[in-house]
Amino acid sequence: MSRPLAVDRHGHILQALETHGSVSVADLAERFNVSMETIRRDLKLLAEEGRLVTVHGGAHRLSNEPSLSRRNIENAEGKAAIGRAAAALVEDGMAILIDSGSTTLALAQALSSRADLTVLTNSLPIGLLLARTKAIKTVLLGGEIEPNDEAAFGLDTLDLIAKYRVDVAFIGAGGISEAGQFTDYTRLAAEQRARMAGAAKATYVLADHTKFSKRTPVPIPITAPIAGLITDLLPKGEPAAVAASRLWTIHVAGSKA
Amino acid sequence: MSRPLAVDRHGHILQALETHGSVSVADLAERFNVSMETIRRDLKLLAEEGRLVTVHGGAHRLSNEPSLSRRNIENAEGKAAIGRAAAALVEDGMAILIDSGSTTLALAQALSSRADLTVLTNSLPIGLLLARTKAIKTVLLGGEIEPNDEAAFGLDTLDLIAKYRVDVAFIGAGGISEAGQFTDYTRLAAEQRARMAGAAKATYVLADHTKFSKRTPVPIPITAPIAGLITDLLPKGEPAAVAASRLWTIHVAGSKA
DNA sequence: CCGTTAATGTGACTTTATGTGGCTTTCTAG
DNA sequence: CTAGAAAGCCACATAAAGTCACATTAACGG
Repeated sequence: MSRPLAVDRHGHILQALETHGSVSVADLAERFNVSMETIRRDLKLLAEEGRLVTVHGGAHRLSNEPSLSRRNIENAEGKAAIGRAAAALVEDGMAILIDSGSTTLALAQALSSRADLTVLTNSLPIGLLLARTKAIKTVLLGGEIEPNDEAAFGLDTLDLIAKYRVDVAFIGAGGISEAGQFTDYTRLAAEQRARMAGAAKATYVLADHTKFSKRTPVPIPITAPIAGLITDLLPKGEPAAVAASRLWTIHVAGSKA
Repeated sequence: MSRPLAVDRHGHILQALETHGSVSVADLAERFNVSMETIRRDLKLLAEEGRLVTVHGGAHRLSNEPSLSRRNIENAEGKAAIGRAAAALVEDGMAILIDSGSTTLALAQALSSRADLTVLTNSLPIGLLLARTKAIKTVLLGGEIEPNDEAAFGLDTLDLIAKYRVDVAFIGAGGISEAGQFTDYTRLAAEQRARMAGAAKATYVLADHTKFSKRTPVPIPITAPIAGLITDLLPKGEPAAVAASRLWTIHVAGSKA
C-alpha cells in the first residue's frame, strides 16, 4: 500500500483544528497510522508556518499566542532592568518611538516620571500610561488592534510611522535566531518593526534573555543599522549571543538597580 | 485514549467563567476528571495571566479593568441606558465608528458581548475593551493622545477617519446649545466629530441629559444629516430640547432596561 | 540496478503534566 | 473563640509527551 502523502496529513490536521479547535498528537498518530514523532514533526512544521500553535500533547488553533498579560509577568524583574537601562539613553526633549510588548512597556514605566518628551507608540497600554503623566506628549500610531499584543498593526500603522522621524526607536522582537538575527511571529509585525527602525536616527532592540532560546518564523528585515541590543542576561556560549555580540553593542542591564 | 489537552481545560474554564461568573475547584475537577490539585494549578496559571482571580474554593472573573474603572462616571446609570439603546441599533456585520467619551464607552460595554462587528474608535479604553473580546475587529484611529479624553485627536486622526466609510457613527458632544446645536470644547474636537459624522451613512449623537445645561464654545460643524439623538432624559420645556426635537429623532432610553 | 534524498520509525534520554500524601491555612458552625 | 472540615500548598513520584541521534524505508533519476 502506498504511503499517504504528508501534505494530505497537513490538510487534515488543519481542518480538524478548524472544527475542533485543538488536536492531540496521539489521536492524529492513530488516525493516520503513523508514529507520534511524525505527527510532532508535522505540527512543528505547521507551527513554523504560523498556521497553528503547538502545546503539550498536541496543537491549538491560532489566537492563542501568549497574551500580553502573560508575558507581562514572565521575567518581570529582568524586563524592568532593561526598561531602566533603555530609559537612561533618552535625553530631555527627544522624540522617541516605543514598540509594543512587555519589555517595551517596562521602558514606558521607567519613563513615566520624566517630562519634555514626545513618544510615539502603537501599544495601547503604553499610550495610556504615558498620556496619563500629562507631561509627555504621546502619539498613538493607530491601525487594526491585535488583541494579544494590545497594539495596532497594519497598513494604517505603517502609514503613520512613515510620517514621523524620531531620535530613537526602541523595538522588541519575538526571538533571536542563532545567526543573531531578530525574528518575529508574523510577517506584518516583522515589517512594522523594521519600518519603526527606519523612522529613527538610532534603533535599540529590547529583548530579555528568554528571547535567545525562542525561534519565531519571520526575520525582521531591518535595513538601518542597529545601535544596540539591550538585554538582562547574556547566555554564556550560546551561539545567538556570540553572533549578536559581533554585530551590535550589547548593553547588559543588571537585574538589580 | 490520549490525555485531553490542558489548553482545552483552560478554554472551558474561561468560558464557564464568562457565563456563570464564578467556578469551583471541585466542580471543575469532577467535570474534567482530573484532581483538584491540577485544577488549582490551572487557575493559578490563568490568574497569573490576569484572566481571572482565584478565591478560596474556586475563581471568579475579574470585574473591571483598572483603566476603565478609574474614572468615576457622572450619571453612570443613564449613560449605561443610552449605551444599551445605541447598541440595539447595531446589526451583525456592520462597521461602526465610536467616538471617545464616557457615554460612548457605555455603548462599547453594551457591545462587548457581540460578535461579527468592525469598530473604529479614537478612544483607547474603548479600543482595549473591544479588542479583548477577540470577536470584534477593532481599528484604532491614532493620533496625538489627549490625556483627559484618553483618546486620539489631530491631523493623523482626521486622515485616518477619511480613509474609512462605516454604516453608523456614534459621536459624543460637549454640550447642546439653546438653538439645538451640538457644541464642543475645542475647535479640533469639534472638527473631528464632524468628520466622523461625514464618514458614516448614519450618525447618532449620544448625550445624556446633563449636556442640555452645558455650554461649550465651539459648534460642531456637521454637514451630513443626523439620524438621531440618543439621550436618557428630556428636560421638559428646555429650549434646547425643544429645538432639538424639531431637528432630529430623539430616542429616550429608559434608565432601567 | 544503484545511489541519492526525503520521509518516517526507533530507542535512549529529558521535560512536562498530573496525581498523591502530609502538612498548613482558611472558612464556618456552634 | 474554637474545633472540625474544606481548601490550599508543597515535595515527591510517575506517566505521558517531547527531543534528539540514528536506523530504516520508500521514491526517484540516472
